[in-house]
Amino acid sequence: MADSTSHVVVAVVLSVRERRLEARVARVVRAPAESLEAAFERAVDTSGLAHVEQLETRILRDGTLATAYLGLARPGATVGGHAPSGSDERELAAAAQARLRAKLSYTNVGFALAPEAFTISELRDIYVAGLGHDVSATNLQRVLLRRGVLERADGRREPGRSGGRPASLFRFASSRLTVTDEFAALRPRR
Amino acid sequence: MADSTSHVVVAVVLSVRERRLEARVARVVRAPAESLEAAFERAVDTSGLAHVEQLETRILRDGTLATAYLGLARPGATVGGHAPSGSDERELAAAAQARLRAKLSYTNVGFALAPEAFTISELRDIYVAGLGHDVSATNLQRVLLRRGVLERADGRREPGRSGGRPASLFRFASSRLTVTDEFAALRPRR
DNA sequence: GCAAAAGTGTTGTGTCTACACCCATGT
DNA sequence: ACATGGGTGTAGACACAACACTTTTGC
Repeated sequence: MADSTSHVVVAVVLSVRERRLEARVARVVRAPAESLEAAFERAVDTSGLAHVEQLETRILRDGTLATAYLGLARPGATVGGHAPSGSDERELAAAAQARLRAKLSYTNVGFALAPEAFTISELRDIYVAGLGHDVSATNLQRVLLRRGVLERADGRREPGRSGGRPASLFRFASSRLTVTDEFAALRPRR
Repeated sequence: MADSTSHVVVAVVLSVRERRLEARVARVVRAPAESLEAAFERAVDTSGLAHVEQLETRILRDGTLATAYLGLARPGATVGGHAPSGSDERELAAAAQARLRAKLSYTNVGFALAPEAFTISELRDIYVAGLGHDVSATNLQRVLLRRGVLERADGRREPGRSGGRPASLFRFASSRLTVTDEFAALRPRR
C-alpha cells in the first residue's frame, strides 16, 4: 500500500437511497500495463453505473499515488465497496459530492441518479439529496422541461391512501452527459 | 519513458501573446516520494504563473502514466517548455484550452492572463484569444463590472497617433480564483 | 365536502445582448 | 471638421423564483 511506485485507482460511487446521498468507496492497485478504465472496472461493478468521470489524482497520506473516479448509480443498483473511511477517502467522497452538486445545476447529469421513469416529486427528492438544499418541485419541472432535459413519459403514478392527484411520469431525454446551460454570459455572437 | 512503473507530470502553460493563445508544454518524471506540486515546479518556472490546477491523468500512447496540470501565465512571463508535439501533448493542450474557455465564462480566472492594469480593449483581446470567439467590449465591461470581477484603476492610456478617446485603466479585484456566476438555476432558497 | 398531492398561470426581478448615441482625443 | 477609438443609455429577450390558483384524487 505504501509502496511509492504503485498506482491505485479509487472509485467513489454516489447514489440516492432513502432520500439521502450515499457514497461507497473501493480501491484497486492498477496492474502494470493495465488501463485506468480497466482498473476502475475491477474496483466496482460498473454494470450499475450510469455515468463515470475522473475526479483527481493525488498522493495519499500513506504515500500511494491514487487516481480517483466518480461513478453515479441509479437507485437500487448493486454497487459494492464500503463507506468512506480515513481522511483520504472522506476527502475524495467530498470532492465527488461537490462535483455532482455543480454538475446537477448546469448539465443533465441527473439521469444517472434517477430511475427510468419518475414523478416530479421523486425527481425533486433526488435533486434535494444531490444538491444538499431544498428545491421547489414546481420550478424544477419548469426549468428542466424548458431546457429539454426532461420529457413526458406514458402513464401516471396512482396516489397513495392519503389521496391526491395522480402524478404524471417523466424521463430524461438523454442518458449521455450534456451541458444544458450554455452560459448566457460571454457566449458567441449569433 | 515507456517504463510502465514511472509517473510523469506534464505541465501545459497557456498565455496570450500577440492576441493569440499560446500553449507550452513541459514534462518531468516524478521522483519517488516527490509530491505532484514539486514535480510540476521542476517542469516549469512557476514564478511566472498566476494560476495552476490539475487537468487529468491518463496513460500516454507510449504506456507512461501522466498527470497533466494547467498553468496560466500573464503576458510577458518567461515560461519555458516547448510547443505541443505528438498526439498526447496536443490532446492535453486542447483539454487545457477547453478548461480555460469554460472557466473564463463563470469565474474570474481572466486575472491570470491579464497584466496588472489594462484597458477594456486590451482585456477584450485576451478574452477573444481565450474563448476563441468574438466578444463585445461594451458588454464585457458591463458584465465583469457588475459581477465585481473588475474595478477601476488609476490613470488612463493615451491614444495612439490615430487619435481616439483615451481609455481608462481597470484591474481585477482579486487574484484568487472565485466562481462569480452562481448558477441562477437551482440555487438555494433564501 | 374536505384534505392531500400535482400541476399551471402569472408576476416580478435580474442578467444578458444589441445597438443607438455621446465623449475625448489626433490630424 | 472629421476620423478614431472609448464609453454610456436604453430597450428587448430570456430565465428564473415565488406564490396564488386550479385540477384530480382518497376518504
